[in-house]
Amino acid sequence: MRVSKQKSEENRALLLNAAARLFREKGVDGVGVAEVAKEAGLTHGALYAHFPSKEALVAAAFSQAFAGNMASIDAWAAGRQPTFTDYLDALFSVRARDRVGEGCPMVASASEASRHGPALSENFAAAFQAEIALFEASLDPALPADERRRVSIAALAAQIGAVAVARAVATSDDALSREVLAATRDAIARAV
Amino acid sequence: MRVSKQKSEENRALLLNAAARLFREKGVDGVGVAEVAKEAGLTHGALYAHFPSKEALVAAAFSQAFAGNMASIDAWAAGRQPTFTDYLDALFSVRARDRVGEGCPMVASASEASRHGPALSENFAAAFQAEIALFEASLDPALPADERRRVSIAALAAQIGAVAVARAVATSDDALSREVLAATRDAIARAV
DNA sequence: TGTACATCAGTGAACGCGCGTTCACTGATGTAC
DNA sequence: TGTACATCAGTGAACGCGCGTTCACTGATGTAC
Repeated sequence: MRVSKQKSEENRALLLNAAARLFREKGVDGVGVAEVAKEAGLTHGALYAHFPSKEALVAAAFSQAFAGNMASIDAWAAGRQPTFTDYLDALFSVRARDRVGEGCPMVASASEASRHGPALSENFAAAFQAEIALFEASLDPALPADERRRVSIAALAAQIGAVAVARAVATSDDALSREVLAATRDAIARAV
Repeated sequence: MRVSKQKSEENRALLLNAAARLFREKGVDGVGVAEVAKEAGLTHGALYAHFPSKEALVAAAFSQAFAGNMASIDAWAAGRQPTFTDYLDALFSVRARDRVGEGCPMVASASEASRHGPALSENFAAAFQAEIALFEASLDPALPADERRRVSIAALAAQIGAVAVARAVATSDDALSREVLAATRDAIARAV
């Protein structure tokens, strides 16, 4: 039956949140639309009142996850300007590795972006640029702008790789997993 | 009908090659066992004479891809000891980015390793350690061993991230894609 | 070396299942009078 | 403000399809005599 406009928008948000979490945890191909709808407390049919296809849901879910990620970085900074080292501490932490469903959506989507439609690829590129800009602002303004950009790009790309590898080996070799996070963080810190 | 022992082993190799290529191109969940078998010129039933399950095929295919990768690095080195810079040139190249089906299996499997059984995770960890050892040998022996190890780990983790990101944005922003490869390579080179 | 037969890699139909998507229907919401 | 009615978010059955896996069967291979 029909629901109020407000309730409908709440349901849309529930669908996006469920999708964003499940896609990060199990991968896009590892989750069906029915599972997403069920997680949101709806049936799969309702999902198609909000999104024309699974591909559209994927793009919207990651788009929201990217925005949510930026917002949570803002909240974490709490008004102060974080230093580049602050960012490195957060990015290469065991906590970042273990928060799969709620963690950095760029790590989860990097390998999916080339496989699930142009919208996702474009959203990913835009989110990458936005996060780069954040890091640039945390670097010494005395540094040349193009060097700040290069370091920022390297930090984010390296983090995406380090967290992916740390997750890959976490179950079979936890010591190596932590070593990967620490060593990569170290190398980036030295490159500034 | 029955085939000769030799032909059977050839078929097994065809299955592994097809699987290794397709899993890299489309992801493990993006390829069915029937597609792998067809690519190898067999039917899906034959696959189960060689592997007890898709999960076992995945583990075996990546295991072979890891070994093949080490062998092709050996061939590329051609007897000489490559410098660390040689490795960086190869790892962060546009060619490495674009060779998806035949390229570095670690990039392709990093995000899959935590999702497709313990065997794959263990194979990944072992292959990671083996490639690290290769890089360590290319670094100045005057450096402390633990520092050579840290730099090697960072280089491989950063490469996995940079190539994944470069692939993700390649279709929507080729300039950014190349910038990611170059900037990350640069940062690692400076960290030595 | 020749013959009889057991082995088993490969075939292809079939299994139950979950996928993404569609659609007739429901009934509360929102609107027009 | 009260009533009649159009709208449309959500339901749940159904669609065709491909998934991973099983299995009775085939017939060339490899072996025992």
